[in-house]
Amino acid sequence: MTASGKHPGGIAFLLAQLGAHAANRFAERTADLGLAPSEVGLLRMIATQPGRSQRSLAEELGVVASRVTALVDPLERSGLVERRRSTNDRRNYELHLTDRGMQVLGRVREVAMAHEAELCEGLDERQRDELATLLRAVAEHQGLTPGVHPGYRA
Amino acid sequence: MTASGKHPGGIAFLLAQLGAHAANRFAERTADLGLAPSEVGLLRMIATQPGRSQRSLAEELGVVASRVTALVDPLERSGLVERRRSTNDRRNYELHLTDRGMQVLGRVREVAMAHEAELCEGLDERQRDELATLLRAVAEHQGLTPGVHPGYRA
DNA sequence: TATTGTTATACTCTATAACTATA
DNA sequence: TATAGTTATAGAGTATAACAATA
Repeated sequence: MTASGKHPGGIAFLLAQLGAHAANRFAERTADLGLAPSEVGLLRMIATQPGRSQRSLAEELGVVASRVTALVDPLERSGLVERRRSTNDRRNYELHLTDRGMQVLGRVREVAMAHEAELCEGLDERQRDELATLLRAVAEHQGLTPGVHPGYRA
Repeated sequence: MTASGKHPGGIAFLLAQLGAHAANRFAERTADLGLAPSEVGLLRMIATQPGRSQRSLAEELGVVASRVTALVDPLERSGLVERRRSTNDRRNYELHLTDRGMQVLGRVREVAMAHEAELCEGLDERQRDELATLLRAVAEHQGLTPGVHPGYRA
């Protein structure tokens, strides 16, 4: 995407600007691990709820089933995720992280902490608490689900 | 894009989440005016500095020249922007908003104000000042140029 | 020879639709 | 007949490269 609009100087613009910056920097960091941001998200979702089906991921992501196929394929090829046919209902898969997948996710967590630290560098402890509190208040008022990044969809 | 990673609960995640939300809501609003966010950005840049060349836009946006061609084409077709051959150097165009382009930009400004108001609904006056101050501090420390949205590039 | 802009082409991301296997 | 997942195909968005006009 190119320059978005939004009123410069206002809170809406600052949020969009900083949000894009944060997303870009995080993507750069995970690229060093060979992962796109969407792949990191998928690894996290599978780790949180091992055995979940592709269909359930599609629903949570608000994405079509074929998209999940395309998302899981490279993760399986690179040996981070395993597809196991469900024995109860052999139509669907149970998705699991491999040992290597869990290792990589550990490194993602380190990267995320470094990312957080970098982004907050300019603020002291008190200001960070203040900022987090205000951001959480806005997110809640806007009806955003904690921990769920909406992505950028029209 | 689908779910990005980032540590849930942290400031980096909240910024990415709220930034995506702000960008999505703004895009919805400008879509009612028939404009994509990138087109709004272009209109703003041309209004700020009438007569500027496509090349200069490409540089400021960090985008190749052919992309600007594709961006300006529909705005010219819909009669919001005018390409005038420069008389000094007939290789380049001077871009201007038409009267209708300026009208539409006026409506964009109304939309931006409504957007700002909606996003800040959950905060009182003091909290808004506080939040804006903190966000500006982070933006400055991160080396972001005021008023320039980086977009989402790898 | 260098620069502004356009056109042709290709690559990525994503959705829709048709399909297979299972229920 | 309905559901989980895959494959084939098409459309958007963006970049690269070759090109035309002008300097």
